[in-house]
Amino acid sequence: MSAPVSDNPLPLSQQAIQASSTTSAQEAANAPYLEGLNPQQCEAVLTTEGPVLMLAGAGTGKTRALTTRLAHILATRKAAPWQVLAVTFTNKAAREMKERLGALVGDKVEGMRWMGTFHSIAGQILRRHAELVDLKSSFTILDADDQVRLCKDLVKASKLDEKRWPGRLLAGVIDGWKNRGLTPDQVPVKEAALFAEGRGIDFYHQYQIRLRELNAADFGDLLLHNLTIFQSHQDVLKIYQDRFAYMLVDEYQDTNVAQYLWLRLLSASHKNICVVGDDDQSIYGWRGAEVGNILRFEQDFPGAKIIRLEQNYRSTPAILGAASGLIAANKNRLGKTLWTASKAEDKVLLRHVWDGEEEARLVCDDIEAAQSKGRSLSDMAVLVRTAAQMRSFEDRFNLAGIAYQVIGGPRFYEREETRDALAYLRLVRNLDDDLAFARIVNKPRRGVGEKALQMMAITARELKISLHMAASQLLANGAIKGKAKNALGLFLSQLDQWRGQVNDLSATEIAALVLDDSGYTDYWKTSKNPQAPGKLENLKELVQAAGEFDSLPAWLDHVALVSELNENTGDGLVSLMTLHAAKGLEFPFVFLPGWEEGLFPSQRSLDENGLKGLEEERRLAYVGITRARERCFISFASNRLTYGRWQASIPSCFIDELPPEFVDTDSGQTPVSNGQKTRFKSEAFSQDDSALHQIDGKAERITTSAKKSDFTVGERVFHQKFGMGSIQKIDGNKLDISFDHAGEKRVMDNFITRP
DNA sequence: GCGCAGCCCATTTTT
DNA sequence: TGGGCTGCGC
Repeated sequence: MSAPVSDNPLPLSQQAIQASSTTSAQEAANAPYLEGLNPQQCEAVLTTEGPVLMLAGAGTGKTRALTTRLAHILATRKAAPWQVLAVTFTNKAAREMKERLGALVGDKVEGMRWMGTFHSIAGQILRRHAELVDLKSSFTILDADDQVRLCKDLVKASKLDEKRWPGRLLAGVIDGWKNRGLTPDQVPVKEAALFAEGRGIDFYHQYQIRLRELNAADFGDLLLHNLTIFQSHQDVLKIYQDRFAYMLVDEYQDTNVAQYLWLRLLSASHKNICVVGDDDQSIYGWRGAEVGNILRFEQDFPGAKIIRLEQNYRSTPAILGAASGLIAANKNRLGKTLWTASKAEDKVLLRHVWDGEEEARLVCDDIEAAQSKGRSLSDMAVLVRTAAQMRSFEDRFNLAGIAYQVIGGPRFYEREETRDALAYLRLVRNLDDDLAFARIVNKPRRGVGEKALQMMAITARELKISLHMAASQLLANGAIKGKAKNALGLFLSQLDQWRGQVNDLSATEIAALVLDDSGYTDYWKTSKNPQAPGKLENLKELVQAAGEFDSLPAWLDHVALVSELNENTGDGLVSLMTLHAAKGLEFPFVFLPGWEEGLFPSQRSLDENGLKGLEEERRLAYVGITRARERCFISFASNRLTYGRWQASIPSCFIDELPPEFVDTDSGQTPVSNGQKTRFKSEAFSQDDSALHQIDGKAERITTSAKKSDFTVGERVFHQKFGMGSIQKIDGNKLDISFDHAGEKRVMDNFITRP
């Protein structure tokens, strides 16, 4: 792997403009918005006609190219703002695009009706044609939590074993099918038979029936119903095909099959679709994202032009070199060569530590050292593979008095109190929202328990009416008695009362009124839960947030598709987050702990997805390294506490893949190799290894970069954490030891001593 | 209907 | 190791 760093001669941007096939290139050539763009970015802006794949490596000025492209389309009047479709995955990305485009084109950005997330745009389209899939346009959007509840109910109703088929699992299965664009009739029969005691398709059917009864759609449905409508109503499809003269898709490597089909249908008429992405940063395969979409773009969209953005404006040569060397080990990629004009000389620092505690301590030392040189804490981030790794860092930060923030984590709109409050308001808007009704009818406790609710559910199902209506009937005919009767009666009349005021009050006023009147606020005020004060605070924030919307329905619609209230990322704080949460961010100093086999790459990923899983983990590592601007610190520990148990660990295979010329090790040694292939479950590695050992006779399989250990098989040795044991096998500098009390472990030889 | 003890399990989480 | 869920006893 040669260094991806070069002194590219910079061709004049004029060259790119001439190369561009656009007719208006001439007039645009002097456009002020093109100033400062590199030739490839210019090309990406000016190549407006036909399918374009903008392969934008990390830190190559993608957003700039993409917003300028939109500005160019508007400025040259190729299309009106409402004829341009611009899709992103996150609200944050949509917001950013809107802001930056606004800076270029001013008020015109307000006319960009079709700029937003896949889900919000598909949701808007679905509201207009809801009746074509038997929904009312007022349908509610269910989130992940609602889906699971619904599945749980269905599991019970279908008399399935709840242990064997947890609602969460089946909800995930259905989600997966929807991600692949499959309606119940389209799911492969054999595949579906693997679930719900062979009744997978039936279960999916039932689930969809329930959604229709509730007049609801889940996230997956927003896209899937669009597909159904487009495929069976050519006239409707044509409206949108004609409208979207230009299409722009961000983070294309993260699209799933449903989104891909949706884009294909919509772009079929004008064919001016520009997708932007980086196959090397596809890290959401487990959520249905298909790297294949971006890899196949040229075949899928004939005549497609590929434009590579390869000049990196973010990182140092060593950071880019390390990342490029690592990702080169992936087979399935389009390939690109990042380069930078930076001359910085610091290398990536690789550190071998004893355990997670030492790792956290050393990271803190580095942070403090940087701080004392005048760096802000907000210049630094610790990126971990799993949330469980955060604890040791939080402990250490607290001990050292380092201010930090955890990015990601439980989202505002997914919190219990938020969801309860929203359930009240959903019910006020729509009495037939059964999920909302069931959620809060007894919260706070009113004495309407399981039994009463069950009675309502049975009645509702028999008469095909909503829970709310069933409740009034059961009250009227005296089936519900005593305490439950009074409580339920009061609750229903309160609901009527609130509904009467909806039109006279603002969303904020309604929210405050409902939460106070219902006793929900008091419920938390009197709660002994230590988190209660925080929850009350959140409720306040929620009520305030409603103030930005004209009406209750407008607010609820917004909330359904947004997970964050507002990101209040603090200044002067170290950021701690998962690698997934770090995508799209950058920091001068990045710490990447826990590079150990099993942890990163995650064993589970390997077991479940084999080579594909390994490649996705590698992309995750690539994302991690490329977040760094100046310094990147990678570390691995010999021992890690997992599930309350000490585990010996060996360095991640990714460490071997870092080109040595870009890496410094703290000990000044060549990075140690794990000396063997990453283990897949199917390879039954332990048996394999011992067989090999016996055939070899000598247990000294020497690996390329590891020095030979000077221990011998059978020798009695001591390990600080596991105690005494005897060496079973030697593999480079890794020893398989049978400990007297801790069982078989594989450990690094430098942590082993002779007794 | 409520609270608690024991049990099971354990990645990543844009909408 | 510890959080979330279930089943049991009051």
